[in-house]
Amino acid sequence: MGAVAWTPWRPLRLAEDVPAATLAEQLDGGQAFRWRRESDGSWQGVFGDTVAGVRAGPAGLEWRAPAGLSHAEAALARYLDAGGAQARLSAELPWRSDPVLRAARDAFPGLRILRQDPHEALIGFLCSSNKRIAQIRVMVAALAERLGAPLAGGFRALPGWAALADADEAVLRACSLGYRAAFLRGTASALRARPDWAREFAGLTTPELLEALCRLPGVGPKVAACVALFGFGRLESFPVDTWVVQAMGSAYGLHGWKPAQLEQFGRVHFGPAAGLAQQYLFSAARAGVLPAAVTPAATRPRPRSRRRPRA
DNA sequence: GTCCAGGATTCAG
DNA sequence: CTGAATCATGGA
Repeated sequence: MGAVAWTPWRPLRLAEDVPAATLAEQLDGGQAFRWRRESDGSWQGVFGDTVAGVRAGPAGLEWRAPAGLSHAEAALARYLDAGGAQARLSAELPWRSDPVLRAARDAFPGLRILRQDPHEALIGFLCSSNKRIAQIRVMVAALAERLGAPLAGGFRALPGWAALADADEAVLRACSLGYRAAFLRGTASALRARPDWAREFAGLTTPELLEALCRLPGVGPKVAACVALFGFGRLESFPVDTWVVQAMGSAYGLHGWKPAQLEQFGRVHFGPAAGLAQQYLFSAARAGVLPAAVTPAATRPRPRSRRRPRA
């Protein structure tokens, strides 16, 4: 894909400034898996059926697209929350009273939850279990390259459920999916007959959505929380992965807490934008800039109250 | 060689 | 219900 005719770089107006380090974390920090940094420091990637380039210029964020893609600017504006809805939610997080969240938020100012397509988020996080971000990118790129429909500039979209369900075993194996290939096929088989699945799921409450997602093969609590957060814009969803377990243990002193307990703690402590808080903590933990707990190991999970079955 | 990765599933107790 | 074993693959 060497000869792509790009539009000139143009300013991308967002509600708040996004430093280059935050842009990199946002595009390559484990939310989406289809962005690549070019040798000149700019980013190019695919989301939905949109191909675009983004960079942090001296005068702010800039974008470009393959010539002729007229919808790219609007798609980018939505993808990056140009309207600023998350800026207000971020301001309302309890960072004033929570030094850990404050440090994480200061480390990546302007970090936002990407507003991804549900299909893209589900494929990405079906590949994510027990894998590192760099390797998830390889898997998703291979799926697009081998099974996706061509887009502008030699890029490819992600394959639909039918293409995934019908894919040769050898093709999937060549994508380095490992045992996740069965997850992908199973979910593809379940959803290929429901072309409107994303809109149906979007009509559910968040608890219902998480439950519906967990019924899909290869989707457990953590993957469901990620798909709800990144694919369905449920900002209150609080995914708990190994990094968050580590961060909540070391920075909040919540040693020994199980993921489900940490998830509830996160939702209660951080509120309606808990998922955004989670992303700050996740990024800060990976960057190694989270402060340690003031009282290490002081807190133990209280025993879960036994829930009585109701008639 | 060992350990771990933005976990889920299956099975034993 | 909870906890442990198992699952492919690649990089450190």
